[in-house]
Amino acid sequence: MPDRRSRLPADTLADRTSDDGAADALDTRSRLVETARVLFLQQGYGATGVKQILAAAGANSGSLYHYFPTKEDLLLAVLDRYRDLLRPLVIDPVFSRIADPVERIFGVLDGYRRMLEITGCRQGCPIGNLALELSDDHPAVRSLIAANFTGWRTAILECLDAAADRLPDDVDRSALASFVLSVMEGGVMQARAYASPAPFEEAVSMLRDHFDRLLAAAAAWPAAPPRPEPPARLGNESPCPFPGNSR
Amino acid sequence: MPDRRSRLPADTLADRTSDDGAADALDTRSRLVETARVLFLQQGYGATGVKQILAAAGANSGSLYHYFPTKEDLLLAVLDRYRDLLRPLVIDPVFSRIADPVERIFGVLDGYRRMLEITGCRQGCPIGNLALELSDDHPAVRSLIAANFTGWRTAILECLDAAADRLPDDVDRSALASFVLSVMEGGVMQARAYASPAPFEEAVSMLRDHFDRLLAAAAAWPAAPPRPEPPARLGNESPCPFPGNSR
DNA sequence: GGCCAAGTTGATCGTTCAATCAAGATGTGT
DNA sequence: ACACATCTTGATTGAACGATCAACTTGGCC
Repeated sequence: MPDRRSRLPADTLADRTSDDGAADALDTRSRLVETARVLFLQQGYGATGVKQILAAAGANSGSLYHYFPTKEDLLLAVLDRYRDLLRPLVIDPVFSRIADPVERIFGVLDGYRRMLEITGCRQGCPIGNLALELSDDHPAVRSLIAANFTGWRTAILECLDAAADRLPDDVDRSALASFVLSVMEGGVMQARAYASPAPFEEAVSMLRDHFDRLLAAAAAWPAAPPRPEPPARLGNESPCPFPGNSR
Repeated sequence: MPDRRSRLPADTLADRTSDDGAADALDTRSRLVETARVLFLQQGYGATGVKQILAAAGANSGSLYHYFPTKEDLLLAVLDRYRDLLRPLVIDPVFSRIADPVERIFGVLDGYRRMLEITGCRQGCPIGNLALELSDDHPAVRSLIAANFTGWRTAILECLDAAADRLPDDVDRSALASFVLSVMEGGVMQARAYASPAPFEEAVSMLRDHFDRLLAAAAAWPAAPPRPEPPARLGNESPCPFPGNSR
């Protein structure tokens, strides 16, 4: 079992010639992974047939089974790709636009709000979907899903640590990161169920209220640390992460 | 007493001789709904075949299609049943054990924590699972999923309204209910991904902190309303809702 | 006792699924 | 120019799927 996946002749995005959409003009393996990623996102893992992936990727079944022993290995490659894409596609654009660590968190959340807006609440968090669909199936899958969540947690925790001096001393920042992630995932879930972004926005608004109280408590209490004026809430809007065809 | 179903060439599952299972000795329709409910919960809707439902329920395919025109109508019946079960099975036991409205909310959350504990984090919120699996498929399904969430929201909102005088005046209680539900669903999702209840417990702990701050703010501010001493956090533990076979 | 509607049965339809295979195309090193 | 490993092709496999149907059994009512 050779550990392929060291391929990648050119960088993954901004391809040359860019003749059409995006996922063409890649080597077959990348095309399969990218196509499977989008289809898994839109329809789920179980509901997506290998046949459909092959048709959409313009490949044949033998090619798929040349690169991946089984459909599940293709899923593992997709999850690898999500982990690789998190920073450059989701986190970095927000961080480069917003400097304040707390606002960075809400900038990321706003990215998900925009995704709900754009997709009409028909597309959720790719990791969350897969987590609920197959987190208790095979261990390798569950482990990679957890690794993806850890990527999110780490990014949020970075912000919290950077804002540590503006937060109460006794706040558990790691637990707070779990909290933020829970609100995000639970909000997206409700938005999809109601086909409306309102529940997500309400949940994020309550999270904002919580952070306001945390910051105020830290500022009001013992020796008030230097409290910079809170910057403008959101300079402009966040990009939509994980596009995957507007359907 | 004709021993109907005297057939049984090979046993499909532990059979009558002990009708303890509670899902036996029901009319066929109820047995089908209950069996489908459990299987959908354990495996998801798409991954559960009609054949498997029939085998587990001890029914035949014709019976199913006598009661339900299609598999999706069976799902609708399952969702109806979840809505009917929410109060008597999940809410009422907590409410009868806990009087304080805020503690009632955390009592319900503790019920989900216990479910994670008992199932080894292998079983999530049934509504949440279905929401992410098929909220953008057929409208009738999505609508019933939303109705189920509304049942949860309403129960939580009742508690918040009952505690309205202990909360800040300007708090949006409806949004706060969405917030609580988001934390619950997102926490369960992470717990399943990590195969550990820790993320759920962390998120709930942060939610508790938020409520502490809300209550303190209301108590400290203008004309302090009578603030009863907060009762003991949890008298005893909440039951596990939606059991569905410990697997 | 006789009747009919309600309920149940199991065989079977056409389709789709993941996976396999032998054989052909491609390209790289020498 | 040659050889050989890598990669791609598309038909094919057997099993499982959702769904349908006509035939059969049961129970309540006159």
